[in-house]
Amino acid sequence: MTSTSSSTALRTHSCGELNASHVGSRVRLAGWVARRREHGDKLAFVDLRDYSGVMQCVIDDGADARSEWVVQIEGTVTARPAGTVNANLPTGEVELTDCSLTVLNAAEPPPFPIDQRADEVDENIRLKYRYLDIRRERMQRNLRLRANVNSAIRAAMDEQGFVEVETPLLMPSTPEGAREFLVPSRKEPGSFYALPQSPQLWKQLLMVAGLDRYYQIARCLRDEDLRADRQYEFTQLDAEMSFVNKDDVLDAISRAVMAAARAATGEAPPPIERITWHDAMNRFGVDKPDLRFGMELVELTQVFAGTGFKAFAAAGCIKGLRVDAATYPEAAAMGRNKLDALTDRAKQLGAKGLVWMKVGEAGALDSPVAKFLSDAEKAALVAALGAKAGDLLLLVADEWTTTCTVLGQLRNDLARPPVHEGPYRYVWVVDFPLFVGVNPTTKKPQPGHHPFCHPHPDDLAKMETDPLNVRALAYDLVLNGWELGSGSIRIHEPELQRRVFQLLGIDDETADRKFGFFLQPFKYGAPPHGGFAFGVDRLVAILAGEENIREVIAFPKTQSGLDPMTNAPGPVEATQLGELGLRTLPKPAN
RNA sequence: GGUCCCGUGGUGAAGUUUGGAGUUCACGCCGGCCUGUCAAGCCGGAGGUCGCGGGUUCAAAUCCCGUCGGGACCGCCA
Repeated sequence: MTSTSSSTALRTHSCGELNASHVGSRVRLAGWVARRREHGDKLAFVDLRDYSGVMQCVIDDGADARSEWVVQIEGTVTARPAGTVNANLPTGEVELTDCSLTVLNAAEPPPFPIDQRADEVDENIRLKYRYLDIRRERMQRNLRLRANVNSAIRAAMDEQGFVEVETPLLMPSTPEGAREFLVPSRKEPGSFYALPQSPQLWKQLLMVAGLDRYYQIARCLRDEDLRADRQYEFTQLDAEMSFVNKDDVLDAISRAVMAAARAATGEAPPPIERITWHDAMNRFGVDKPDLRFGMELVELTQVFAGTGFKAFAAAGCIKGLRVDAATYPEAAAMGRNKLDALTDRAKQLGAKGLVWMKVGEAGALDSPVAKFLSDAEKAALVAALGAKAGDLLLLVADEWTTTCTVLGQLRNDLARPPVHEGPYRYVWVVDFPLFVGVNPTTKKPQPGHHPFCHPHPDDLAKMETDPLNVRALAYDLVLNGWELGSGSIRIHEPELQRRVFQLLGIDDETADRKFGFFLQPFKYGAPPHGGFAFGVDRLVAILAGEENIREVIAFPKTQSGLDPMTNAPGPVEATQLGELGLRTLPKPAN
């Protein structure tokens, strides 16, 4: 018998590696019975499946081996008789003949078919029997793709001189930002560790420590509500570099992303383009624009300057979308019910309302508000949007942020293609604002990213006078409308850090209490540094063509944070609680 | 905390709008037949607390209320 890298004590080959070049070889395979086709006592076909694929075995003596039984089959690789080649199977030119079959383990029938049909099975059942779900080709492909991406990322980071460092999972609670998972201390009852939302603090300390370049494929934990692109636990490529500017960081991370993309798809994407945050908001209405399709927001404020229509006259910013009838016939032809639903959606997103107009022949506009607009306004509107007969126009009038975000969301709702369609459009969104909005209670500006982001050097002068228009040296990486990750150049000067804290309303004493262990080291010579982190789950999901990250995570939680397989979370023994100095409260009555 | 959709033999669906016997289809399962199939084919069979609880009704998978579970989204995710 020949042997290969997949050979073990129980097999000489994997199922999927056999082809015409092996004809004549005596081989031994081990795997699961994917399917059995019986033709009487003297002939049966058993499709044997392992991680690598499926091999048809011809059984002459009617051995009993049913679905998902674990068996070992020894046989001779034989070219299939003329007319019986299966072109749909990579191994379809050959089959195993003169077989002897050994049952290694019988099995109960699986609750769902271990093939493509399980894509239709309720996800809860797939998760309850995840070990069976992962036997399927789709999950095998996704998990292996993920492993390849991880390994390409490691290689790219290693090559650039980044040092992989593991940072603690048990750390002090830092109540800013995402809600944390807490871990009670046994030795200090009443005290708690927190699990890291990200290794942010540790990696900056590693820069102070002179490590120069750090990375980690790190698990992060956030106790926030789950979504298609969010799990309690997720994985980031986390990196930090010393003595760098923004371009150094973007370049280093780009190399890792390119390497990951190449590992997944076989080809490197073109250089990642850049857009400023302000342009992204203006043109696409989101800070994570999907560049795979057009339908950009059109500025209309000037068109309605001095209008008699009250809803428009009072607004600081008016923008519109043109739903092109040729490209999106269904959306453009929307009926009254759907337009009402769209208006509700706009209101849910924060708009006061949504103005829709249907374009008729010769620029005629059919709309509940048409009677409030002058002919000149209508003509200017049609011209600005380039509207043609059959198009649907959607207008929002509000302050700038609301106008942009509402239309941006509607643009996505109406026209965004499925994640697996079209090209990969990576984009760096740069020049994020340092502060976003004002805390309603403290009246102080709120950090857009985190309070350690370096302000843009050109905007330092207006930090106190015009804080909301100060840019940060902060940037996001976006792929096909998904935020993959973000980063920034950090503040390394204690004086500037104090200035930012003051703007946020954090005095020296509070800063010391909350971030002391983090700020103290910066007094001992912190190098200029910056870094980045991007979500591996999201990147792999998109590269795998999956709409949600659960499909690229071996054992994910449901939207309510449960694991249908292990039934976690669950109650614990009273003695365990006692050791930790904990007592549970009764559930609130309804 | 909120909005919307879903829950029917092991699996997927139809039935719910307009209440009338657990009815139907496909896959799977069990048995039989079958020597070239490949999601094999043919014949037969078994398998159900219609998520759960309450209400309305002579009668509820179907209508009403509540609840649990799943999904998408808003809030949240510095």
